[in-house]
Amino acid sequence: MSIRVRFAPSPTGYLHVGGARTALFNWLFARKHHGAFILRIEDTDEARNTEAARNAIFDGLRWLGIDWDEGPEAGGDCGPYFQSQRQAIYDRYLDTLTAAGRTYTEENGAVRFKFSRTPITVPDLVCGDVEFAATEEPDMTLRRPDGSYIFHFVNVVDDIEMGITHVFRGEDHLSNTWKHIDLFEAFGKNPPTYAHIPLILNPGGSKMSKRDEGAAVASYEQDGYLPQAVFNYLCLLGWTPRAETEKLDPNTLIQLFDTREIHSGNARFDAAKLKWLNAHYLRELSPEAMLAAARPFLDRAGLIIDDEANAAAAIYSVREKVHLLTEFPEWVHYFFRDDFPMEADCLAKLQSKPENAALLEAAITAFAALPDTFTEDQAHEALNTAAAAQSVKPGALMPLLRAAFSGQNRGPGVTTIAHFLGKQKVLSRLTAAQTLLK
RNA sequence: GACCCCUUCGUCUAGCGGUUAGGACACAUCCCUUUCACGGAUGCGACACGGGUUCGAUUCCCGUAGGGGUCGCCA
Repeated sequence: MSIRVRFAPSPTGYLHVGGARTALFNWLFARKHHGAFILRIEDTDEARNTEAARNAIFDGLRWLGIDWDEGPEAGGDCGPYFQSQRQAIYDRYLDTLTAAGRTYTEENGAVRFKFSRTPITVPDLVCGDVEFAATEEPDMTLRRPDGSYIFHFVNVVDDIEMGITHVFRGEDHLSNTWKHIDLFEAFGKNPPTYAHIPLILNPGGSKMSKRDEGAAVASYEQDGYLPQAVFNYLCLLGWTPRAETEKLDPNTLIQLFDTREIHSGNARFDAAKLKWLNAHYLRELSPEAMLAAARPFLDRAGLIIDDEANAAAAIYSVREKVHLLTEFPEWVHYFFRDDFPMEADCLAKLQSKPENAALLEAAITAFAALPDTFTEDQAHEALNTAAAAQSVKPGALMPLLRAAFSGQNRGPGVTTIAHFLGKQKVLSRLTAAQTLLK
């Protein structure tokens, strides 16, 4: 029998990071075993079923690179894949349950399921056999008075109808799974194989809620994370791939995925580690890809790009200093604008010694002698020339040039900056720096 | 309250009876670099507690404590 798994989110308006990780594990399992990954929208709650809420799910999954074989937009033989459109199927299933004498109707019209009230064991790939004593809970509601159905019922019916073989879901469902098994048995069906995966906790140690930073998948894009980093990091929460490194691409993750290695304890979300991973993924982008990724953030900072190639190269030059895409503007703004701020400690450096005036003057002379377009090597020669003229080491000149060029005391090498700036701006900025001297 | 899951450095974790308890992130120091980073090296730092079982427990069992979750006509 071929593997069939599903991710069955409810449209709540955003894709929760825990949901994304659940989708991820289902997806990895399906891909590993060449099975089918199905997306099913559990939108039985009419009020929440908005297009925006559905799109949040689709967008989030797509951003992460999780594709589905069956489901909305993908089609498939078991549709429709919106529970709101499957009423007739549920009615039919309810009839069989009623025919078997397993339901009863309340005065107000609600239909309840008669629990078998026997001990039920949940065999779980992660938690082992989890035993539940015969329940003393009230019988569970299957259908509301208005005819709409309850999660437990539709979830089980659809898993039967869609031929689901394995269910990876959050551990928060474990305590209810005996109800599902009770239903499967009432239908005369074998339940799927369950794997309840640990929850993702916030740094405080409780379940990630909407308010927690990083709870919404969409927020990662906003905050400057790369999807491949988030994808990778999410895999590390609740699972330890057997590999030399923790930085692993999707294909490798698929090969490595092994349910026996899934943890049973919850894990806290650690933004610092995600950031670290993100920095590594960022660095391996091509200059063009890096510019494309950074672009929205540069735009937002009001930086105008007129020379694509130069901009890409400039951004690439600070790749090892940036952890998040949001950090690019502060590292490269002076490449794109002349009215950049002069940081205080930078200004102090400029004004620190009386001989700085002569050093700047020598630099202007040396750079003025350069051709209109010059290489980084030529910039270096100009630097050496200026230093020699003043009988100082080139290193003594660097902080001054850096301050004049960028207004900050960090960044790429000064000759790199000079090269990207070009002769005109180099000279104008050195001249401007002279006016700041006292 | 009942039931379920869990418990190794601050965080994520390796460990599946005998280890100097390993790694990653974070942090600190040093090296590299006349910037900031990157990189390299070193350091800091953990088996929740109490009983068993055993020649020997981080590892197996029980209890306690702690954390998380579930008990809806939400999903």
